[in-house]
Amino acid sequence: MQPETLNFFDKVYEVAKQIPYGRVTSYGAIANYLGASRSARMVGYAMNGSVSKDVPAHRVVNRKGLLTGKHHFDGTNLMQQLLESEGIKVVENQIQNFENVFWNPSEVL
DNA sequence: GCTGTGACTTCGT
DNA sequence: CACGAAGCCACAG
Repeated sequence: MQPETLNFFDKVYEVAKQIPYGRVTSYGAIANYLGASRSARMVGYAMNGSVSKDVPAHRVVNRKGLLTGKHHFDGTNLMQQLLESEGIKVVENQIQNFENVFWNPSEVL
């Protein structure tokens, strides 16, 4: 059995790519699904290559629904624009109705 | 091989 | 109830 550590990044991409339209998830949720609830930070770290993986990292936010990674997208309001483009209300980098748009990987996967 | 850092989470005051 | 600090795991240098 290969250590998940090697698949950790790949798994993060897999889950992130499976996020349905108009839905968002948290790093902890993905990490928890991968069995690495303690590595929530790594989830975002992996997202650094999300662009190369076609991963909608803009749909992934922290547990508070705050677009913490917005600064890593382009440095402006790109991430927020993308979320609003999907029907998600975002104010001050914070997702409104976060619980309403929250998507749990365990529910589908 | 060890140290540092990080798009987080959770406990504590 | 809100803010602050510590912890944890994994990758990069």
